Amino acid sequence: MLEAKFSEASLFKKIIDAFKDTVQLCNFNCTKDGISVQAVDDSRVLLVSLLIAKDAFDEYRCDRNLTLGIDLSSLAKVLKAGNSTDSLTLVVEDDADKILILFEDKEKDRMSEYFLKLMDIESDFLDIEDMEYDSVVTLPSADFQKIARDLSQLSDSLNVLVTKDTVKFNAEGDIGSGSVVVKPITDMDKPERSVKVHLVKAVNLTFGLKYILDIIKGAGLSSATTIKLADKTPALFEYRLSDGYLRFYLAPKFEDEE
Amino acid sequence: MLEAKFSEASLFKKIIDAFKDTVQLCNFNCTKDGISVQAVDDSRVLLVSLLIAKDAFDEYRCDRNLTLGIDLSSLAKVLKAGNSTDSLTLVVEDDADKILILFEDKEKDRMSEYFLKLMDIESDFLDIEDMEYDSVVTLPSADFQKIARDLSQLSDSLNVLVTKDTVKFNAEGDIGSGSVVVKPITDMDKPERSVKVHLVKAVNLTFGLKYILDIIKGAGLSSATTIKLADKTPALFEYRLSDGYLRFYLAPKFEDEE
DNA sequence: GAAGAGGAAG
DNA sequence: CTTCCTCTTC
Repeated sequence: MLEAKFSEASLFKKIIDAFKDTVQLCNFNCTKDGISVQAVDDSRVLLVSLLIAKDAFDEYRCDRNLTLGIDLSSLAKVLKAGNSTDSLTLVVEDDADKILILFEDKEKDRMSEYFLKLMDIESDFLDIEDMEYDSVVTLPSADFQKIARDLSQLSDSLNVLVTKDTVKFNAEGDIGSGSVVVKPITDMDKPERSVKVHLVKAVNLTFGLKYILDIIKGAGLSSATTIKLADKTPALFEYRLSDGYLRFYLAPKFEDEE
Repeated sequence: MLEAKFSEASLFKKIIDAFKDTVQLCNFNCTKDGISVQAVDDSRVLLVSLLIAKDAFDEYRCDRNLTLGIDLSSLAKVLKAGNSTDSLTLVVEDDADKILILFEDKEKDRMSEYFLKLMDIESDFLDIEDMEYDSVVTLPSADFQKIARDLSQLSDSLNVLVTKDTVKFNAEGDIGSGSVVVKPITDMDKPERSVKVHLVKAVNLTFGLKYILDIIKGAGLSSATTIKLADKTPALFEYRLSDGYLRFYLAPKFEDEE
């Protein structure tokens, strides 16, 4: 059986909210090491990869590997029911066709139980290989979120140009164009405000802002967003969790469709 | 060329937000003395007159007169992108068909550039003559804003009655009626809370609250609103800037349409 | 702490 | 498109 307890329901809620608009059905793979998800959006352009390692849980037990097919919109509805400070426990009995989601408040004087039906969901095996990227940018999640939202007012494509010590986000549209230049800074007092640019080779890529707007929904998960880029390769957008991550892989637009 | 720098982007943002719901397209007239706008709303009932004198800018240079046709909703989108403490510089090269809006943050480690297309906008010459008014009321902008909002719940007309030492705002509607009486006070400690009534002749005028609700969007520009009234004459609502003003001229309703 | 603006959801 | 909720600002 699986028994996985979050000390705060809000963490799991934020994680699910961060990608429930990207995929609606997906398999949660539970092993002794933790819970992971790999899924692609309908257009097969955006890939989500989630890992919640077992140390992220208050208590974690998984006797044997389980694949839990879950409808994320149903799950999100259930998670809305929990108070953010409640603890949340996921329980799946062996061979069960349902998952128990249990909220308990800290004083233990209130508790709520929800059962969700599990589904058989087909999913191709997604081969995500670790690779070397040409440049890696880390910036405050709130900043990246604002940049993407601002530029989405002008265009449906976002161009990202990383050169030595500079990241330039650019959008060209009918009413005009806009670009935001971000330079590395190290803020000792507020490390979460720091911007880092690690560059092996300059890159110049364009992405659909439609997908970027989905990706930035994860901004609440981590103070920093890391973007790893390489030419003609899906970019990796990562939110680090205390023990795990939420990653989005987004294929760039090709030049002739920009 | 034009080069006009605001030390704080928030000032220009507030100015544009204050009248972008009144007119959508308008010409910005740039001369060596500053930037001005005159425009009327679609119904030709409400007239806006803006002056930003050159001293309002941190730096100002305008070699020759320019008329910049701008879509205010596009401009507002761009201005949303700037952080309020960023500096904002407007740049238009001679014979350019676009305006550059440049935001720089105080630490100079972030900068964003937006280009907006300029448009050819027809506009009649608006002859606004200085005139003598029967009464002039000055009151805190936040107060006038609240009075108008509150009374707009009851009616779509606002009656303003100015008599010796009293201003009465009144609204009559189906669900009931309301009136707010304001008397002059001089608050030495907080001069911005003072109310002044200068009266040559009593006036009793009625305005469409629809327009008043647009006018009070300028409340953030100045702590005080000045209202100048005369019988059967467009009223003048003025927000003074440190070097300039935003004025609205609103024709009163005639008795048979009240 | 309250109110307005902006984003998200139905 | 409208309403609800959240976040930020005063």
